[in-house]
Amino acid sequence: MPVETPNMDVTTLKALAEPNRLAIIELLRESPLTVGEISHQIKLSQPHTSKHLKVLSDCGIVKVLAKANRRYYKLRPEPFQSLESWIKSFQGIMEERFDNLDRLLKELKNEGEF
Amino acid sequence: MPVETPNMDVTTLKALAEPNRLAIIELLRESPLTVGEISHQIKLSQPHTSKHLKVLSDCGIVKVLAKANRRYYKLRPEPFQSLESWIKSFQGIMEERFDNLDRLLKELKNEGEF
DNA sequence: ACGGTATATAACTTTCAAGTAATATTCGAA
DNA sequence: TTCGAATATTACTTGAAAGTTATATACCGT
Repeated sequence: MPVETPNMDVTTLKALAEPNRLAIIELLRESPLTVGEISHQIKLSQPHTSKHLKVLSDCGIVKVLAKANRRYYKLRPEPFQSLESWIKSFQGIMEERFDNLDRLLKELKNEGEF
Repeated sequence: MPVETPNMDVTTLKALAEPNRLAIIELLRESPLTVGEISHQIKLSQPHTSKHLKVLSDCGIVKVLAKANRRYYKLRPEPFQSLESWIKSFQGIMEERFDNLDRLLKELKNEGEF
């Protein structure tokens, strides 16, 4: 059977690929925070912050805990884990590829010279 | 001194966060390929393919090798490595955070009940 | 019940990247 | 030295996500 390669979810990558959201994620490393706290720290309007949090929430990067009229956002490990296993699936391949490229270049060189 | 946390390059994430480019990367796992081969396999126009390859090239995800009028594109390990070390920097934090959240919830509960 | 606070949502504008079409460049071969 | 193939680049159109403003909802304390 063919080797399983984890296929990475583009939605997760899209969510990560935005400076403000990345900043939010870095903030949430420390501890769960409310929208107001996040909004204040990264100097974004409250609606804007909520919008980014929704993107992060929709793809499972964060989860929310309601307490009174506050919402605590915290990181969820799952997306990070799948990203890690995807990235890891490239280990070993690069080096092998280097050999292959080496071979390829030699082939091409011969092709050119004979 | 404060603990060093690798700060992830948004440009790299942006480059990864697009389905066609992700497909190109998956293709290049196997071996270096020319623009024509890539273009054919993922059914994209040649200019479109070149454009995506430029994005990947600009952020160092691929490198190009010219041979005659062909360009061989291959993956470069560096961006994958830095992505991996960024992702790894989240390991251990999640679990600790869970404890913290647990504490936080208890605090909040007490706050509410007393 | 009322007022203030925290957050979400909807409607809108703006910005930027994806996608397309046409043209330029470079190379090998006849 | 011309021709076709491979690729890059430029100019353009389009669509989606970022950012903004205004409003709605829910909760607590009084």
